[in-house]
Amino acid sequence: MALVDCNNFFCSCERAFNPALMGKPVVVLSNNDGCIISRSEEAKAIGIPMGAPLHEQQEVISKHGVQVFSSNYTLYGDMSARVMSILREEALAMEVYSIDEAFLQLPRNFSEEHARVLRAKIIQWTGIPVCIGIGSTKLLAKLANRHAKKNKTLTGGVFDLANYWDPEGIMAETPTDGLWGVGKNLAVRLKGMGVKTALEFKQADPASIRKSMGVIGERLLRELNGISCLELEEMPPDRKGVMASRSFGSAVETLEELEEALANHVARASEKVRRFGLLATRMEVFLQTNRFKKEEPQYSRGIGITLDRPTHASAELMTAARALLKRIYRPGYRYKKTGVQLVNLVDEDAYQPSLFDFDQPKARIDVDKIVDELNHRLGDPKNPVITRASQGTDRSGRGGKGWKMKAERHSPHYTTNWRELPVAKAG
DNA sequence: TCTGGGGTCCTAGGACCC
DNA sequence: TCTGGGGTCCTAGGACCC
Repeated sequence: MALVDCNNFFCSCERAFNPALMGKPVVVLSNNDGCIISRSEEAKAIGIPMGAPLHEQQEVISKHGVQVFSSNYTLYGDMSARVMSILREEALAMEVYSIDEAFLQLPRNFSEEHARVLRAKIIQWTGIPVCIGIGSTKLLAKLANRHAKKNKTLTGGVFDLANYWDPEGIMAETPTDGLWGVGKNLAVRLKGMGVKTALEFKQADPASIRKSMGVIGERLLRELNGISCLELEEMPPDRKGVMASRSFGSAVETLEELEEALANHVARASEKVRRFGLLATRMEVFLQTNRFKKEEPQYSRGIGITLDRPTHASAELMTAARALLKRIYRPGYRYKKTGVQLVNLVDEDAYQPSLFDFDQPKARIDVDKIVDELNHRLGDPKNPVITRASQGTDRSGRGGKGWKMKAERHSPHYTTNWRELPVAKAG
């Protein structure tokens, strides 16, 4: 198994089309040109961190003459396709894992030398440098890739962990959060068990890993020991959901402005759903104020409905979205972001309207009103503690008797279940 | 003044059914 | 104080990934 990963992909794409950028520090920005999401080696070397807000780096950028680009996903998608088609020729099977990564099932006789030839071919044909890691499982291939990248001058961007004399030496140098699937939180949990490196993880007791990290932990443990638990997915499964959202350049306050933005998002999301040949059965709409401005009143709400019938028609979805937005919109806030999610997607061809699929108005309690009232009772209505509420129902259509409310995570009122609220009984 | 936008999987618990 | 046993469906939340 090999993991092939493009280096600094977005920056490399920009360079492939503008060789004058070679050797210069380059960064590519997120949507809205807010954050730095790709950095060339030169940009990393002068200390620009991943994900940094652009405005924090302005000084370094002008001082070093860093070349700054807005992202161009059409270009990146096109370059990605070129790289993938070269890889596909080498592999027995392949999983395109992301825009800049693929897992390859390799022929038995595929050696590190073959990998070097492949790497050179990709650079020559596309201008994109890649790293290749080889290992007996996906996790080990990822680990090999990490080593290849971290020691690029030594490895030349290619590393075969499966035929390396001291794989455990590599693991001993790798902190747990350097492993694919172990993030900050799991690393802390592992550290609590005295596990700090990949090697210690590999040798840990499966039962205690299972207990503290669930099946995810156990799978990682096995993969680390060369037992394959993560399948190669050649055919990407159908999409589970589609989201479209954007931050506003500067905050907006009126319902009209939010509606306009939302119309855009609904159009994009439904277009995506149509392209996949799917239908949405549920829609969720959310809005947020600027979470970075601690001094401003904060408000964040989300709301969803199960649609009357599965659809991907933007007009229909827009009507529903507008109604949802009205229910969560409160005047007097400076909104920074809104978005829509189409979820519980079903296959267009497989969908048959059911006999029971008729309009059946359900009695609905006005949860929104209650939320507002509660926020009022809980103190400062300018900073509501309850941000989301949903009424429980079941498939019999009778409707549930309770609902769940969500409060701001850091609020002292935070809880996920407010069954005992007297208002719930009042209905 | 400026702080991204997508996704996935797993688990827990509510609310109902027989 | 005790309070069945087996399900399903749905949502929220946590954790991860690029």
